[in-house]
Amino acid sequence: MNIGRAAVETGLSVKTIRYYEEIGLIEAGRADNGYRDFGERQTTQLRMLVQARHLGFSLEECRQLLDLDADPDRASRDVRALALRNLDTVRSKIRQLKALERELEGLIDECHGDDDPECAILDGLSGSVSARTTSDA
Amino acid sequence: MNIGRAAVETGLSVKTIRYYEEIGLIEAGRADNGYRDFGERQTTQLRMLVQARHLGFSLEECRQLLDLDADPDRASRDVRALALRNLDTVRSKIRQLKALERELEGLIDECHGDDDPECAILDGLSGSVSARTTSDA
DNA sequence: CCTTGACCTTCCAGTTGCTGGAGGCCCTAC
DNA sequence: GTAGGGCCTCCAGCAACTGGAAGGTCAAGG
Repeated sequence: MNIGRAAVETGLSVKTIRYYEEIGLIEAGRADNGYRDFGERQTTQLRMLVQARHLGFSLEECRQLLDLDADPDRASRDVRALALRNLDTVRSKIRQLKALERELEGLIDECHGDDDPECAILDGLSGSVSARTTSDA
Repeated sequence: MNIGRAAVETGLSVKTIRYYEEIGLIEAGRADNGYRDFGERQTTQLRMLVQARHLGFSLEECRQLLDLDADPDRASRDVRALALRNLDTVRSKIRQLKALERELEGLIDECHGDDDPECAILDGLSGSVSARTTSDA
């Protein structure tokens, strides 16, 4: 099947698939006319990529996942370790974002949000007030 | 003060400060020798940038914040709105990441993580959904 | 048979927010 | 005067694509 069909089947864009091939994540055959040709195996790999990306794996991690998938002698331990590392990353991102959320909420709470130019958010950002309260608390 | 000093004062890198100037976020004067010159106002702006970036504002949003800060006729309402939009973004990122976290946890739970090549994570990624081959329906 | 339009190809540029390096000027100190 | 820093500009690159230009290919319709 050609790239357009593969795109529809997998939900990826044509551009993305070409990009994945370019960086060596997948390999596509070529038809006589130069068109890329995707078989069963390639579409499965593309679908795995979609899922793994959706789960937050980087392309580098995806590469490792595909390698493991292709290796009949793999240990599921290795796959699990990869997923755990990713989970760790996700969790630490969540923690960071929650900290941001709290800081933002704090500033927003203090701002009157009216016609007046006086603004606790700007004050906080310029370090006049909140730089202290956030750092030494 | 020259750029190196400004970097130390604000905690930004020299490169970053030059970049901020390049994209027009801040304006620096120039000394006779061509060196950038940063005054009180610039350092305050740089500090605001540090804080705002830390709080997850994009550079484009930072630009708006600086504009508002520079405008004596601003309404704090506008600053608040900007911050609220950012808070929304942060919250939706958190929601997304939590969904990822749950999905990942689910897959990881099902994977034995041993010497065996059979792996629920890979199965899950390839979409075969054979997670229930050994467990519940 | 030719044209039209969809599809495919490659290559280049841009996105965000920087970061690193090359090559070169400037300044201070010994 | 020369060694070392710091400063300057410009170019390249990171992730992970996305868009567009210029052109080849293919199937259908007139």
